Amino acid sequence: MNKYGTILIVDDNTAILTAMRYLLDSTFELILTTTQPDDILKLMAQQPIDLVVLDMNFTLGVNNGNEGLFWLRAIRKQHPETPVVLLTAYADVNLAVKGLKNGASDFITKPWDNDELIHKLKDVLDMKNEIVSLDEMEKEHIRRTIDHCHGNLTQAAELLGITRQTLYNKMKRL
Amino acid sequence: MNKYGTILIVDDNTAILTAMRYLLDSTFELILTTTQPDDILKLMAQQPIDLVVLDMNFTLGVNNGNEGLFWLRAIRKQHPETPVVLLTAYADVNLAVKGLKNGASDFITKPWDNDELIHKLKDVLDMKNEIVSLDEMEKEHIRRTIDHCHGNLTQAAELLGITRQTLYNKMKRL
DNA sequence: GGGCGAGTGTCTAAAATTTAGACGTTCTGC
DNA sequence: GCAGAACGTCTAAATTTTAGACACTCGCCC
Repeated sequence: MNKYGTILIVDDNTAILTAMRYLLDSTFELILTTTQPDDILKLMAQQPIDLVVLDMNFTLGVNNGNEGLFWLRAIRKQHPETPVVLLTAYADVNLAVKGLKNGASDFITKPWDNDELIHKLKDVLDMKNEIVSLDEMEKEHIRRTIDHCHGNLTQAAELLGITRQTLYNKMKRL
Repeated sequence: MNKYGTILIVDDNTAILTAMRYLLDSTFELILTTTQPDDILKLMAQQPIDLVVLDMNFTLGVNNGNEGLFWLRAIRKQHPETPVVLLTAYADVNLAVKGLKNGASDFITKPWDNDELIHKLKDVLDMKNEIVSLDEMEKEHIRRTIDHCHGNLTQAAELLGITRQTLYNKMKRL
């Protein structure tokens, strides 16, 4: 099978890394692991990485997930298209919400269910392939904007940065 | 102040509704509440609603949040632009993730912190007002697509549904 | 009721963009 | 080292966008 490209797993616990490596061996072409979050950007610069699995807590005794969030943001800043799945031992809803709002693709809690983990990772990578045409994107954005302006086309056109006539045009076409 | 429009709060516990009403009185122009999720779409059809706060569990003893997810999807199907904030007593990360993936704007756990609750609701509504110009949206989508195609402009142009020359044009301009 | 500002729908002519197609060059995988 | 793919550039025709103008309809306030 080996169809899911390269995955990078970041966790300060080497036992976790080993377990992940064993579990995902048959699903990914190449598995990279590191205990050092500082390595992430370096590794990503060296080769294309399709998916990052990132632990949320690195500093022993500090478990608010801030360090994970920090690295999440760093990854997304450099590679906005690379999906990041967060991993944490602590079932903290607020942290999960923060993570997803910062662009994480999914959230997995330790201990994980093997099948569910693989399923989630596959889902994330399958999802990534949805690129829509510029027209569709435009149509959707226009619909949203008009809705936002409660149907006021003049205002919508201004927000969109186009003339009212152009908005009429596009509405007729799309 | 009263600048944050109409809010609809849905929870089967009337004590919660009363507390919310009291808490949010000075923040919203109009506060609607109901214990019946069936009423949601009816109320939303009758008047414009700017924000929905939705409890996740209605059937006593069933706490997997499925009912909340069901109504969340129903709301978003009819009113994709209306933000929905989920409310739950159970700090369930998986449920939060599911909720946010189904389009919820945020997630609040009971018992809540009053200031944090108001802050989150305001954030959600402030967020909604960010409409970007068509050009910016286009630029962003083009950047994403090119990234997705690993820099292959021919493929990116095809995915975007425009000619390669047009893509060059747009890249030069944006 | 009259005035008024805002939004609508429509039009024109000029300016700008997009298109299909072609061309030679460069990159890349095998 | 070759073939196919991608690149960068060009043209001329088709289409779209623009600014500006016009008459019309609302809702609102005096």
